[in-house]
Formats: sequence, C-alpha cells, structure tokens
Amino acid sequence: MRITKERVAENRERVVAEASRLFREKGFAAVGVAEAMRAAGMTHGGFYNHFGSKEALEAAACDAIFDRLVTLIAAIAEIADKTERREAFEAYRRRYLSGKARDASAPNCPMVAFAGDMTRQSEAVRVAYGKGLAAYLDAFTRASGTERAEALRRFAVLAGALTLARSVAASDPELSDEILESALR
Amino acid sequence: MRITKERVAENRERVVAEASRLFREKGFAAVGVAEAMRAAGMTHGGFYNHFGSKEALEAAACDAIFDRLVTLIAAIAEIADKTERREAFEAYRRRYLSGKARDASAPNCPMVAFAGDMTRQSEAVRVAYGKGLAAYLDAFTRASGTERAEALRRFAVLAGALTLARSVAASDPELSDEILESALR
DNA sequence: TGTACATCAGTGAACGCGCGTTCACTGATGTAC
DNA sequence: TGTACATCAGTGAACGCGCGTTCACTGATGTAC
Repeated sequence: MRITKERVAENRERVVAEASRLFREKGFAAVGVAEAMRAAGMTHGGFYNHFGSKEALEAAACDAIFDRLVTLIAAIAEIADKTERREAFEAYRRRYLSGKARDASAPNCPMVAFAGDMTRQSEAVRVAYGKGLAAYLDAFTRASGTERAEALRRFAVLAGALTLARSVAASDPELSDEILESALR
Repeated sequence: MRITKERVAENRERVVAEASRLFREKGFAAVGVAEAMRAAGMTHGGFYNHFGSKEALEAAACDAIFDRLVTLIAAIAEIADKTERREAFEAYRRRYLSGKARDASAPNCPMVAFAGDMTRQSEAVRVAYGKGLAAYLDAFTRASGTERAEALRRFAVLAGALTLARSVAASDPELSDEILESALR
C-alpha cells in the first residue's frame, strides 16, 4: 500500500538510524538487510526502494554517524573562552575513556567501531569513512588547542586505548580498566 | 589414505600458519574453513580431524600469532645493555609505524588485526586474545624502560595510530601518512 | 472541489550462493601376532 | 623380520541455514482533468 512522502522519508531515516546503531554494535558484515529493516519496523523486501544495495546503506550510515560526531566535537572547538573550551575538551576525553563508553554495546566512536574493518569495505564506505575521519580530526585539532601533530597523537591514544580496553573487557577486566586509566594520565 | 604421524602434525601446523595469515588479513568471519584448508594444500573435509570447530582454529591461530609476537618483544626486553635496549625498542616503534607495516595486507600486530572484532568473538578466542595481550603488554612495558602507565599509553599510540592509518590508507593517503608521522613524534 | 487512474512503498515468497558441518569412502600407516 | 588387519587422515558429495537480491502483488497516495 502506498504511503505519504513524509512517511517514506521517515522510514528511510529510521532504517539509517537503526543501521547506524547495529553496524557500530556488530560490524557491517554481521548485520543483514533483513535485520536492519526489522529494527526499523519493516520487512526486508522494501529495502531496495530506499537503497541501491547493502553497500549504499553502509555508506549512508557511515555518513550519518560522522555527521553527529563532527557536530559534537566542532561545538567544543567553537567555544570562544579558552578555559571553558579546555574544560569541555577534557570532559570529552574523560567521557571517551569512561567505563560507560567501554561497556556500551555499540561504540559512539566510528573509528573504534569500524577502523579495523575498513580495509575490507567497499569503495563507497571507505570514502565516506575517510571524509568523516578527516573532518573529525580537523575539528578535534581545533578543540584540543594544541598543534596538529600533538592533537593526532592524542586522538591515537584515545582511539587506541578504547579499542584495546573494549577488546579485553570480557576476558581481562582489570587490564581493561588499567588501559583506560593509563590513557587518561 | 592414511599418512605418517609426522605428516599429520605438519599438516595441522600448516593450517594454523595459513589461518594466522588469512585471519589477520581478512578477519575471522571472512575466512572460511575451506579457504584455510585450501591455503594449506588440502580439501575442507578433513578439517574436523584436526579441530573441533572453526572457533577452535581461530583460538589456535590467535595463540600462534601472540606466541611469535611476544617472543619478539620479550627478546628486546631482555637486552642487558640499557642503550642497546633503547635503540632496539626505538627500532621496533619505527618498524611498527612504518609505511611498510601500514601497507601490509595482513598486519603483524594482532591488536590491529583483531581488537575491533574481539567483542563479537567466541569465549575461546577472547580468552586466547586476552592472555596474549596481557603477556605482550608485560613484555612491552619491560622493553620500553618506562613505568607501566606510560608504557600502556605508548602502546595505545602505536596501535591506535597504525589502525587509523590503515583505515584511511586507500581513501586519504596523505592523512594516513600524517597520522603515522605524528605518532612517531 | 471532485473523479479516475497511474504511481510506487511495503509485503512476503523465491532465487542462487557460500558457509560450517557431517558422512561414506579410500588406502597407506600403525600394530598385534 | 614378515604377515594380516584395524586404524584414521584426507577426499568430495551432501546437509541445512542465512545471506543479498529479485519479483509479482497490494492498495493508499499523488495527480491529471
């Protein structure tokens, strides 16, 4: 049955939103088209009315995830008062390396969720990710208030430590905590 | 046709060795039992004469990969002369963050290859990985000659930077180079 | 504004494919005598 | 040492399953008049 244009747009957005969460949680390969559609309250058959392929959904989800994240970090970068900006940036770092972030089933950070798998993704997804990472690192550099190389090193600590802490959270929780705490200084 | 015990042991070792490479290159999920057996010069049917399940091969490969790596870093940690050890450690860091390491189809470092996927692996694989990472970080700490927290932070930079650099190597090679160079100081 | 019809988003069955796993079979090796 | 037979590693067909994708169908929406 045909539905309103508004409803069509809502449905598409809901698929992208649910896929964004599921891909971060399970990885691209482990989330099927049917699962993403079911999470959005539909059946799988209509998927190709919205997307040309599963790859297209992956790229759309990647874009959506980076859009939200870059908006967040750019807001910190644009705080005029220097002390206030530093405090906001430090709060961001603490949240990034918190136990809550480590224990979340779906990482908020697409680098933590996707970086390891990126070499195996399609061109479209790699391009979406590459553009997103470049924009994120630009904003992160401005938010950090340090020179570029130091900012990149700081982000490598964040992403590396959270990735490592998550990877041993189940098998060695003490080591996982230690990694997070060491990375915060 | 039955074969000698020695040949059986050789065949098993070859499967683990090939799987260790293939898993690092493509991830656990993307390498099938048939592909691993074919790489070792056999057909898939005999797989279950050696391993109880695909998971068992994943765990065996994980162990084998960490064994090699921990041996390498422990050798650096055991260099008696302090200056010599520091030089060996710095050489290790430079190799870790080199363009060659970034461009290798299969990362030598299991943390770079597996960390992102570890939350989705079976108990057996997570345990093998957790034990391996703990042993590696102990040896890395001794090799680095710094206190534990500083060593963990340094390794987070290495693993984070190489993972990030690999993730954008195809889509944004300049950013990829910049990440590696920044992480080396 | 009202009517007639074309459009098209969503449904659910079906497809071809590759996966992990099982199994009957083969025949050289290992072993009991 | 030689012989007879049980063992078992490797082969290749087969299984059930879930995947991405296709397709005929439905019926409310959008539109031309």
